[in-house]
Amino acid sequence: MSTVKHLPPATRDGSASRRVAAGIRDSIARGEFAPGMRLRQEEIAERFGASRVPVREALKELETEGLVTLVANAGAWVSRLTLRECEEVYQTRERLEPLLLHYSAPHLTADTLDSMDELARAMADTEDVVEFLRLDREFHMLSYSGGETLMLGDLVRRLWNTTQQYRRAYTTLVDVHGQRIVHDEHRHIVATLRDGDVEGAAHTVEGHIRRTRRMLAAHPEIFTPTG
Amino acid sequence: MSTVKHLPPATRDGSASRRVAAGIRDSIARGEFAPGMRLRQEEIAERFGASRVPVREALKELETEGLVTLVANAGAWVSRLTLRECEEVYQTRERLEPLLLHYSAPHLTADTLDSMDELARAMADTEDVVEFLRLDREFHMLSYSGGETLMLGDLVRRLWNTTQQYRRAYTTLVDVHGQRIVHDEHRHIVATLRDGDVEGAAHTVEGHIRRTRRMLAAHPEIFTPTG
DNA sequence: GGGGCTAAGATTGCATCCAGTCATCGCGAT
DNA sequence: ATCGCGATGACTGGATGCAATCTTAGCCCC
Repeated sequence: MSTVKHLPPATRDGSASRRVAAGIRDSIARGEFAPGMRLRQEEIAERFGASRVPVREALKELETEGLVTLVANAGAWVSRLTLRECEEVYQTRERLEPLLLHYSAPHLTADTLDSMDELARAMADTEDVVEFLRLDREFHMLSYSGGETLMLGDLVRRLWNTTQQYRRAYTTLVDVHGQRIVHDEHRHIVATLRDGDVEGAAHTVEGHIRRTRRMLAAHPEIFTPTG
Repeated sequence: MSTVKHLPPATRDGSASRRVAAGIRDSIARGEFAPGMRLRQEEIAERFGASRVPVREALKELETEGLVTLVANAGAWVSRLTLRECEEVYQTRERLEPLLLHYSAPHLTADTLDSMDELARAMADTEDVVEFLRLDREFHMLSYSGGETLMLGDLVRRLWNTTQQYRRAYTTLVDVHGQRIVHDEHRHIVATLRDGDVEGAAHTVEGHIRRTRRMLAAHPEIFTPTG
């Protein structure tokens, strides 16, 4: 086959594997790769202009992250979560994100807090679901950006990743309006952080996540295989 | 080269990669592969009777777990933790293990609780550090064995893995005696679980981990590169 | 008509091989 | 003598090829 693949002469950044992993991660987050969808190595390889070896390494990485389910000699599938499993992830977040905030908060600058305010405002204005989710994620990640942690930051990011698809399904379902309480909570988080009340902010974050978990649980139809 | 490598005719169990990962994990846990030690792909490959490809997949997996640090085009090293980073892991455990216990406790049988009691007693009797650590781990893992979780169980196991080496260094240092409080706490955990007081047991576990974290912090010399 | 078996095709898993990158050592210049 | 620089060697990252396995489609039998 004419796999010309005129790669920039020798782009050996030594990270085709990382690039593929990031690409798959992104495709799953955007819903392009839906839960339960089978991932064939050759397809992925072609899509990202690589051979199957780095693809396999990427899949291994994503499996450990929980995004992909691997079965020996059979193949890889995008992980599908039950409602119960999704609640487990949210409960885990309820415990970890307040802790992460404790690491981060002391190092947040006034500028960062301003940016968070701006994101909160932009969220209230947007009508687009995808944009809403993007801003929401950026808001929270920004609040954690001060913490230089070994694994806690990555861990929380992974938990967000595994549930991203269901968050989108939910948000699409309930519409971005009637989410006034989300904006209030976001503003409250920024306010308490400005006051230096880390404990209060952490408490609000915990409640924020718990409330979202309960909202999700009220819509179990999101988790029934679309068939 | 005479790489005869007379493998059992055709052992395609489809899991050389898993076997290698498990092997490395174990070698690190046993201290055979010490923190900071470089891991050369070819050596590992030969050691486990495989080629470099499954070794690379295994290393990727272990990197995601936090046990190994990979640098592009350079190599792999056994991850080394600072005291601060080790405390982060312990703080994470303080938040997650009580939650995991909530998942597990309702499904623990009387037999399992008896086994835990037995393990606690055996710990009090042993003089051997390695045996002490093995029993301790088994005690706690048994207490979590009732929970059928998606990721929480694996997560906790990984956190134990990344700190195993430092736990051993500490235990070797302070000796297994004078650990009376550990045994008391273990017995208290089993007792509260028998009473069906999950919240109480979870609280004790949290305190148990926090106390251990503080004990570790009192011995920063464990974390100075042995040189 | 439905369930189980069989054979061909598709797909994964691994070993070998090659290209690119990094580290180390020796040499020459200042 | 020390520092900078270039070459050699070792190692990693990636591509291709082959054997083993799984999936699937078709057929037979019930």
